[in-house]
Amino acid sequence: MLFDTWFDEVQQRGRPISELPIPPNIAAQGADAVRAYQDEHRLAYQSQAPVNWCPALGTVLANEEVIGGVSERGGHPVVRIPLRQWMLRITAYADRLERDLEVLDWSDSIKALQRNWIGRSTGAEVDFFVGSNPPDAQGRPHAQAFKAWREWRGGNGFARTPGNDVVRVYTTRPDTLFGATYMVIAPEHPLVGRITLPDRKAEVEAYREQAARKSDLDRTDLAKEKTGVFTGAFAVNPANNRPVPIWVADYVLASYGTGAIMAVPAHDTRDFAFARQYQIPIVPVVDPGQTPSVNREEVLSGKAVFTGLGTAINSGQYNGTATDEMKQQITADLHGRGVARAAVNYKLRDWLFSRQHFWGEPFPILHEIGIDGKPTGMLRTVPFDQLPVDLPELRSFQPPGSPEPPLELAPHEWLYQTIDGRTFKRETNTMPQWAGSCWYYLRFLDPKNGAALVDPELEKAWMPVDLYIGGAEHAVLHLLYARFWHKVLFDRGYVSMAEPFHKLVNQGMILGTNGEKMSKARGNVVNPDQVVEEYGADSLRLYEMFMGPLEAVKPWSMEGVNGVRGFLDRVWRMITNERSETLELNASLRDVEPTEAQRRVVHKLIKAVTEDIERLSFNTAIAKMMEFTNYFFKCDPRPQSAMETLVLLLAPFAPHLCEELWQLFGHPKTLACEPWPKFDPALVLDDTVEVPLQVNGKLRSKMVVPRDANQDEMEKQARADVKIAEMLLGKTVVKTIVVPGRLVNFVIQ
RNA sequence: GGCCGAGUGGCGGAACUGGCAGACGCACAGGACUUAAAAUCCUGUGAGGCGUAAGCCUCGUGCGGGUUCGAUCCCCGCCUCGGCCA
Repeated sequence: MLFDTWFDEVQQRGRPISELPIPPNIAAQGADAVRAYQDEHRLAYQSQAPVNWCPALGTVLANEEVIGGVSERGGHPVVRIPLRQWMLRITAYADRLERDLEVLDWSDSIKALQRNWIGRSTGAEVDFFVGSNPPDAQGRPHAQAFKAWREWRGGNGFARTPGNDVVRVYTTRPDTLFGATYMVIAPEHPLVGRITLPDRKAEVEAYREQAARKSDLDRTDLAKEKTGVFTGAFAVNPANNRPVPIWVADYVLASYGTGAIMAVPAHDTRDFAFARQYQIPIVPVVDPGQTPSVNREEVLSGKAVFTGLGTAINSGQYNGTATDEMKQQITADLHGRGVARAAVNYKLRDWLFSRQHFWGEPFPILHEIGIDGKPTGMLRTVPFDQLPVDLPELRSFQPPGSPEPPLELAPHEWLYQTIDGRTFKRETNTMPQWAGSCWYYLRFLDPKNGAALVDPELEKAWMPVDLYIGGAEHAVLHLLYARFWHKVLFDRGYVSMAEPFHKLVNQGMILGTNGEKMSKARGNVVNPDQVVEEYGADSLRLYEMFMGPLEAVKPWSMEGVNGVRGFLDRVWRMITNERSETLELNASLRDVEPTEAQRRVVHKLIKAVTEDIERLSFNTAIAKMMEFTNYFFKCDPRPQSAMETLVLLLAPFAPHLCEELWQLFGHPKTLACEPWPKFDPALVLDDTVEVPLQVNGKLRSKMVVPRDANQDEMEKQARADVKIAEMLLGKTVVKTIVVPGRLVNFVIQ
């Protein structure tokens, strides 16, 4: 379905690939060109992307399995090599993924995390001219060519794709263009080979190789020293037409923005560090003025970096313009000359969706094989009636010894098939773990449906997921991926709403008894099976809910488990006869009407537990049931109806125990079918309330008043209080604050 | 470095909208039951001080300030810890 969809930028939604408009010049080139054009626009597309290849282990490793350039297991060297990969065009949905966060009932912090991850920024794309021919001996673009280019751009405007005569950069700070004293392109940038001067080739090549061995993380780590090499070539800064040197440095990632930056050392910390190290000129172009905690003198003399907003200097006709205004102006001006345009960029990358592992869902994609036995580049999907594709039986699960996926070693019958007289080979990459978690919540609605993903009627009835509770480790990746798939399914009409998870709550991590994260290495792992063995499943469940707020990170405590077990035992003893050999009701239990006071306790409990569950405050709900138990433990006789109500309220927390008690009460059927108890609002409010009496905001006494006593009555009674009267004697009451039903406060001199 | 969250007794935590800080549980102490222990039941338990006693006073929610009759809660500045990102 992702393969069959393209993203319509104008309508901002995914549409069937068959509806993709084909430009006439493509159509004229024939069917193959049309197919290729379609393939370029699919939400699932192929691309060369680097993988962590470990020759010693003979397998491809995930990023987290590589530490400091060597494999986590065994410490063997790992190199990054490009491999054909499947990508999912999640970036097309970046805007909607960000915008739709607004309508979700998620915590602001999780929304912020996702916004951060999507990383929308606004700025400009700017083209720096390098020329399509190799530079001259000094590394400068040829003056004639530059002139011609300027005129061409002036007439034709900003090019949709950069072309090979420019380095296109993305910047959030076009206002600092006059301070761009050098450029940096990523080591993987396709331009590197062509522009590097002959006498620098060896050095640059060596650097590229070295960079290939580092992970993205190693490369961006601020603490590390910056490295880079000069290509010998220059580009033309379009703001002032001055040549600026082009460096290759691995602090610029090929995958971010355009893979190249304009470096403004005076106003970017990384550029500043780099420029200092390689003695590149630092030209301040933003005057910080009186910005607090900034040393203006040092900034203006190029000795300190300033990344904030200010006023333009050293920027020709723009001098004196405020940063925000200058961004607009210079972008507009350069756009008029066809060398820049306003642009939106996302930190979010397209999703590398293929893995070179055996265990994963196979792609339902077939590659056409030509008569020469090689792939023709034509793709098709596996016919619908053959879905889903199962993994084949493999004779060996040894690492394949090459970066190619293990499924390359699958039996011939699985790997190849003929459709309509053409031979096809299956895609041998497999999907990552994320794939299943992107749609399980839909399949769960209709798991046995052989004809469709989910029955539309069922989908409409059940979706969205009302409450999704998960760990914070899924705050970005899983939840972003699943939202993306859901939006595609929505665009294509398979689901009825644009967002899958209405309310989201992150439960906090449970730490070990020492307050540290549980891990085998730390030896502080608590095994739930053992807790169940020793204390029972109800105790485990109840303790987890009693520990503290759902969202909080909290340490495990065995004493705590023992504590809630004690509570369950107490409930058991309150209702059953513990001295009896056989299971029977406690002799104190009677089929009597509860007293007025008891009825109030019962109805207050119903209200409290109901409301606490509603706001996921399980720990306080349990605390209130404990208070209830403490109260009724002392009652004799105990009305059976009150005990039955408790059992119903406790059942979601301790289902096993409660079912057993329910049966003991003589009910033949499960309590799960019983209606949830309802409370009488008249019984949850007491007729009288105890309120504090304050003098100058300090608690001095207390009194009991009717719940609905008015201000005058409250004040009168408060003044009659012995202690208060004594304190007010001979003093001037400046002010009296009476909050009906809450407190009285006298302010005296 | 940026963003987010947290900091309350010996411990986990409660206080829902600015109105009695410490609910409930653990731990601890005293008592009852027991030959004894465990289990169970009852009572007490923030710190300091005064009082023979019932009781009373002062301090107290990371630190410093502010707003307010009144601040765990709101505002400003800081410290510490945790998470995510760089």
